[in-house]
Amino acid sequence: MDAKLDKIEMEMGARPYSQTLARLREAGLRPTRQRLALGRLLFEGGDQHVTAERLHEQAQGAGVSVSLATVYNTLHQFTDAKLLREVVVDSSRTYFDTNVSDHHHFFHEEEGRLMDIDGAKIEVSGLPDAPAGTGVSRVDIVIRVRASD
Amino acid sequence: MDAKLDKIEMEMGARPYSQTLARLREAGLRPTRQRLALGRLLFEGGDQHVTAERLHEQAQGAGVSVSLATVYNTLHQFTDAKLLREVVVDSSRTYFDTNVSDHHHFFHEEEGRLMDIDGAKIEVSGLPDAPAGTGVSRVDIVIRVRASD
DNA sequence: CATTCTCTTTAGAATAATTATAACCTGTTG
DNA sequence: CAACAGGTTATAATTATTCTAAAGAGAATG
Repeated sequence: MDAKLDKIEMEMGARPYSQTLARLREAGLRPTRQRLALGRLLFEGGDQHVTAERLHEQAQGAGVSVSLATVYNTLHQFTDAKLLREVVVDSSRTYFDTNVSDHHHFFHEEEGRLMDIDGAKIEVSGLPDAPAGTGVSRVDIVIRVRASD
Repeated sequence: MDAKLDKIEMEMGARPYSQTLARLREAGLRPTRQRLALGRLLFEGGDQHVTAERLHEQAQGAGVSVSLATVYNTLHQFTDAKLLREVVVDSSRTYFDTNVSDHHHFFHEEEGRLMDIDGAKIEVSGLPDAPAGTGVSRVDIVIRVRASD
């Protein structure tokens, strides 16, 4: 039974419990109940894009009681630790992306949904140098789409 | 004296009063005192990136009394009329860009400052097609920079 | 011009997302 | 297992933005 679950987890791209624990340790974050619970929701369900509100609901739904303040704290701590990446596409909410590898996004403006675009496939040429005294911290490409029917 | 002022305006890339009026008419917006005042601040000072708060201050500074609500209303109306473009780079404020031609941005994360990058110089290859049922409304490239010293 | 009608502006209330505060809990370490 | 540093929480506070209802001002008409 356990082997079967593991297999399903593998296929889903999920990682076993211990992985979330290890991630926290590596980041120097104490593995508290709520960080473990949120980490599991975030990292063991494949790549996803969440808002604080949504993650909070997910946690409640999973029977884990975490305050919204803690969800915000945790999302920021995870972001600082490079376990998450903040995506800015909408000025009214903040999205956090569990995919921290080099990639870009489609953003469905009407539904507020994000989709990843593999960064390796994209090539940008003609970019000017960063202004004097500054260095590039990141290049974000957002392709905004809307229903065409 | 007037000729001299006109010359200075030309050199600054500014447009004479009548142009702002014409823009409003074209957009089907009544040329009210506050729309004209805001339009002049926006369109007669060369390309710029403003927040509602900042434009409001500029107006006050110029001796024009406009409520903040009107600044927001006007910025959105101008955006709908394609006289402005909304730039999403910071999840805490909204920037409006008076440059509505094809271009991208440098964003100084620490200072919250935007700089234009001519769109003609940039070439992006390898972009996948928009998801089924959707069409691309815009491609935004934001190069985030920070002090490197 | 006076009238009227519709669109605008405005002050202030309301909302929504996020952050700060201060008291209370809980891992961890000795 | 005692004690402390760090974490969590409810709640208040903040900030940017939008809404509301009432008062004001362009535009068209007689």
